[in-house]
Amino acid sequence: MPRTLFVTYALPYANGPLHLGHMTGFVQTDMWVRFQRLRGNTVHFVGADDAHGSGIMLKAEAQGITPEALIEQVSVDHQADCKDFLIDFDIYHSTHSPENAELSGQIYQALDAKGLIARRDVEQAFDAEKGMFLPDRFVKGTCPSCKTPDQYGDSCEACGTTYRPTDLIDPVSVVSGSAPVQKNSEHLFFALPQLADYLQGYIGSEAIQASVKPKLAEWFADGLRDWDISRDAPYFGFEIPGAPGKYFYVWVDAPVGYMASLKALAAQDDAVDFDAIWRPDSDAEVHHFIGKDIIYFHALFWPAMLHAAGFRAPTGVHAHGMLNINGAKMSKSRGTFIMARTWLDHLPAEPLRYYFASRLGGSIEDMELNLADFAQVINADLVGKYVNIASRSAGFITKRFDGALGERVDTELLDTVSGAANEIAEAYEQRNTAKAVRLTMAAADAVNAYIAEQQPWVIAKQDGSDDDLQRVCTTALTAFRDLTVYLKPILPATAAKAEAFLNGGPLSWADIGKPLAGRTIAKFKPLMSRIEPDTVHAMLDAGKADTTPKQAATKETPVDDNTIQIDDFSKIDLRVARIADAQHVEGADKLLQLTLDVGDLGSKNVFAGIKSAYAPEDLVGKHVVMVANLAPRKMRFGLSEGMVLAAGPGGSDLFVVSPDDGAKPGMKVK
RNA sequence: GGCUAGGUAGCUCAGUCGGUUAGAGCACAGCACUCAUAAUGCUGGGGUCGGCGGUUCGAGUCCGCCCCUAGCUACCA
Repeated sequence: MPRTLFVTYALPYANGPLHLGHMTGFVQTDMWVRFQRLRGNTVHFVGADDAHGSGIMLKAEAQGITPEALIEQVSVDHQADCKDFLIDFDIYHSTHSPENAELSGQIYQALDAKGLIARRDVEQAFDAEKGMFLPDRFVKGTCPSCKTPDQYGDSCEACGTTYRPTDLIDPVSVVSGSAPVQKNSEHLFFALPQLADYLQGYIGSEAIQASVKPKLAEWFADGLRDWDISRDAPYFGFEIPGAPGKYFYVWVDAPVGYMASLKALAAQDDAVDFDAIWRPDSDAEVHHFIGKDIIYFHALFWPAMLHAAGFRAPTGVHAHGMLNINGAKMSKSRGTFIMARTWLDHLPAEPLRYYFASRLGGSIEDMELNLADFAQVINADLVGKYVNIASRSAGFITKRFDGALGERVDTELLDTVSGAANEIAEAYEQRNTAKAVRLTMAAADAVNAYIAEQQPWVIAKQDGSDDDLQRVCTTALTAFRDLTVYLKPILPATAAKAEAFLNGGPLSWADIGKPLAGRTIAKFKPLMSRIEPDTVHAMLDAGKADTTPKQAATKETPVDDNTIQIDDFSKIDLRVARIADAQHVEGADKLLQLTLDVGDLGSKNVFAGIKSAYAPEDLVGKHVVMVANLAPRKMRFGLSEGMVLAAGPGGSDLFVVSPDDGAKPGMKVK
């Protein structure tokens, strides 16, 4: 009996382009969806942008456009990226939609009616100049504990201390640059603890992966807390019904966006029955694929909201791990932050889909994308093994039999290949595509070994052995057909080419093991190209160029000598500075305090260890070279905001570096 | 700091309920083949299963401690 499944992948935030990390999840979800469809199940697969929140509001403002204009453009880009990665959505929607406003309000009112909404004051950082409350991440300042400058308002990256935004030394709103104040405001809360019993059952159920249950149990044991679901205006989102000036926190309407997108789909497709899928006793399935970083929202808040509001909970929440590239986290500074579009500009989507498939085991472990390994595996598995089976068999059939396949086949080999179907299907069902790929390639190996053993090229030279030649090649191509079905969820475009070659229409799982007798195949054309290492390198280089030129070199840069790349050098912001003032420092043996005029960058206070070589009065008016972007350092006598370059071994042999005449304060040295 | 998940061959990963000599693919070496996109087949080298201790007739697997990596968390989740 065919199943009905509603499948989603986490909605990407509409403040920027998709990167390869997003694509792991999109591809994993898409492969599962395509597998289910191949099996004859009905699948509604929706995507949407997560389009609300402070991040988007402020990003739009920074660009001088409206949030609506920003999310519109981002949506276009996201959809193009997904389309080119062969993600087969039924609809790509947005959380900024009428359906979502309605459903979010409806769910909220249901919770409120059940007494699950609490109201109380929250004290929060407030930007008085801008007239808005600030999320912690929008306040920066110096850590009150270890004095590291330029830290976010929630915790210090250097020492790990947590604090309130206004605890920072010299806190600054990144929105206006003004100093934030603490201010009270009433917030609305979802009373999660009241659903503790329900959630305990839910996180123990089949819906949750075994490896995330301990984590959830731990969160659960720590005690559930009320969840703050409101934000004050100005906020780009939905105003909360009955609460003027209060808006839904973006994480409220984001998951509701799954439902809203389905509703939008139902409006344009009569076959989609929204209510049948979401009623509490529904026998349809709801599956959310997500990254492991957002498990909390999907495994606790979301099921609780749904249950309390009278809807069914998700059948499964499937989390995947994060993507590492060449042994490191995806990182802008390492040049391993690769946008989906950068990949597509250089390489096809399918090889990456296959690589992801071969590494995704359905667990929350992180995944390695090793680009050298990538090219080798694709060339070996797909071109050398899979495609090669058709390539080496088709010629004989075309030349000697005018494309006609024969009646006779070697059933032993075909039974081996088709016999793997159930195990492969189970692997797909469990989202263990790595296993599905392993089993498929083992079958491909068997086919290649069969061809080597049968030696059709020898048979072809023997008179009167046409039947045998046709038998061997028909057997190989029948096996190729089965392999194509196995790979179809991963390689839809290649499968389509193979279907054209096999000349029998679209393949489904039910075709596995069927004879091809009497079929006339088309002339074989290469189904896939090999991946050249140069192309991969070009893609990586382009990825580095996408990030700012100030970023560091890659991990591959030799570290056993002190050669640096141009990128490393360009990180250092060297400037010409005029010494506006120089003073002895009370109590310091080696330091002079310099006040530097750095032109556009203003005035900088720098402590320099040059007292042994220079008298302050000789320095004033001199032009020197300074490192302008050196992290400020708290020293015993004050904050030093840079470093003046000097040569020499020390003592009286110390020579400050000066530019030639004509250089002006603030000029960049490069 | 607490917690969770990991650590198996050069690389990426399997390894079921504790059971014989720990596996695969890629990479590497040799041989064979020449149908195939320099593809394929066969053979081979390569491991202190992070470390130490314990339970057991027997530990990659179970227990304890430690080291390393990643993630979550540390009074707005």
